[in-house]
Amino acid sequence: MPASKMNNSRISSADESSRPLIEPTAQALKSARTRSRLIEATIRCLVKYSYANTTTPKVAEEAGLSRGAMLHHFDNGRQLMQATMVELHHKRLRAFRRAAGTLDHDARTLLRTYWEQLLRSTFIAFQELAIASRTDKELAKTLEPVRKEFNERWHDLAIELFPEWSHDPTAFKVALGLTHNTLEGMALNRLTHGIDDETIELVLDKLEQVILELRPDRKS
Amino acid sequence: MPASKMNNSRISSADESSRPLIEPTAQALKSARTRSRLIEATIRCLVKYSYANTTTPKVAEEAGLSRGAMLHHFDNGRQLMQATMVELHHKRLRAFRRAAGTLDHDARTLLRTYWEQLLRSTFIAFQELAIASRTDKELAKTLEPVRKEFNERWHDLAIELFPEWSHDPTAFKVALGLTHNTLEGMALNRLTHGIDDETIELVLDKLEQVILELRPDRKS
DNA sequence: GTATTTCCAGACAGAACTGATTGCTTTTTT
DNA sequence: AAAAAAGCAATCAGTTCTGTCTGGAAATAC
Repeated sequence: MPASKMNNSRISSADESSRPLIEPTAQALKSARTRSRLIEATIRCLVKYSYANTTTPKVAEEAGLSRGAMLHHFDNGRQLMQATMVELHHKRLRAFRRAAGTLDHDARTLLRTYWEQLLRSTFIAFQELAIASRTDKELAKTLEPVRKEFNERWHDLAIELFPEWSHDPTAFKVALGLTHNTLEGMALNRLTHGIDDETIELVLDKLEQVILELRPDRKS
Repeated sequence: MPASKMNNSRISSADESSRPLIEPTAQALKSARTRSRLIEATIRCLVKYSYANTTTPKVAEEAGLSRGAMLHHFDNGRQLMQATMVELHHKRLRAFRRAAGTLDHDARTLLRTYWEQLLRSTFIAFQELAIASRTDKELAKTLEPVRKEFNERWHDLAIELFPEWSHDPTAFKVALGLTHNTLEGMALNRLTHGIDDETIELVLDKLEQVILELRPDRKS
């Protein structure tokens, strides 16, 4: 009888009621490592083959593991996709926080920083899953809280870097919405050759200018 | 020996070398009608099931036809998808032209008009195919000229409606790029609940304002 | 009017993916 | 050290897709 596969790695589980927390078993480590290998392989497959053509045999091969091992850690393909979505979310948050630490409180660099994130394969894989979520209810259930947390973290960080925005919540919402949607739209169109590099630069420059003009301290 | 399936409906073929052009045979009409039914069914399937879950049996069932009929008109599933992409392109162009005819030369209405197009299922289906084109070379080969023509038509119509833009090609490029990418990004994020209606309205308003400020006649 | 072509349906074989089951090896428990 | 559990591989059966092939009805050509 296998244990619950939703979270069988004790190393990161915080809900062990009958035991003390510290128990980094050797096997739990191995398990976590294998899970990670599978998730990373899934991400690579999403980028290489797209969501439509990512199958369990391909993921297993990409991970250098058997399909049996995969089904041991994830009850089915969908659970693997859901775990991958959560991992991609954390990747995006980590990259964002890391990059934000080096920012010099400049709106220009924040915008460019996010743009560079959107060029990475993490965004491609995430987007594949987001698109799939439109018609996959289970995936959508995983995406919803993830998307919520991402927006909240973004909001918090932006306010932290530029406290003056808190004086004008509406302008802030506009700036955030404009930034997110324009950059993500460009990133997606770029993937299917729907936009050229020159236009991208022009739009980025104009967008920076618009955001700067929206800042409350320039109005007062 | 079946005839060429790429274009077996003589009704719209212009390359009949051995015969006069006018030959709307009864059977050619029927054939064109069936092709259209299959393509329309494909579009509905793309919206309902996504590209990943759209299969030839589902399309045939949606069209109320047998799979045999489908394979008679399209050699394989990919050809059906390519034909569907072209049809979606024409749908978008038609809707655009139709809406443009009722415009009163106002940038605001042009922007809102395009936004309303992006809420339709035509855009959803087109986007599913565009995303799939990232990893499907054959689909990408079909998408490329389609995308090119769409952008050209957009460009031409916008210049026709607002000739003053032709004085400043760079500003025009910025306005077009900003509009396209922001609206399409919002439309996509909306499909996965990544943006709320209030934010959409705010961004649309701001975008209008930015576009208006970019107009050359305001600068002189 | 007969022959040929076209439209369409149904049956067919092959391939691929899915989750389940079995069994072996290694680790952990007691 | 024995027992239990976990990690992993390989095979299995079942489903579903894919494209092909055959045949019949309707239309067109001769």
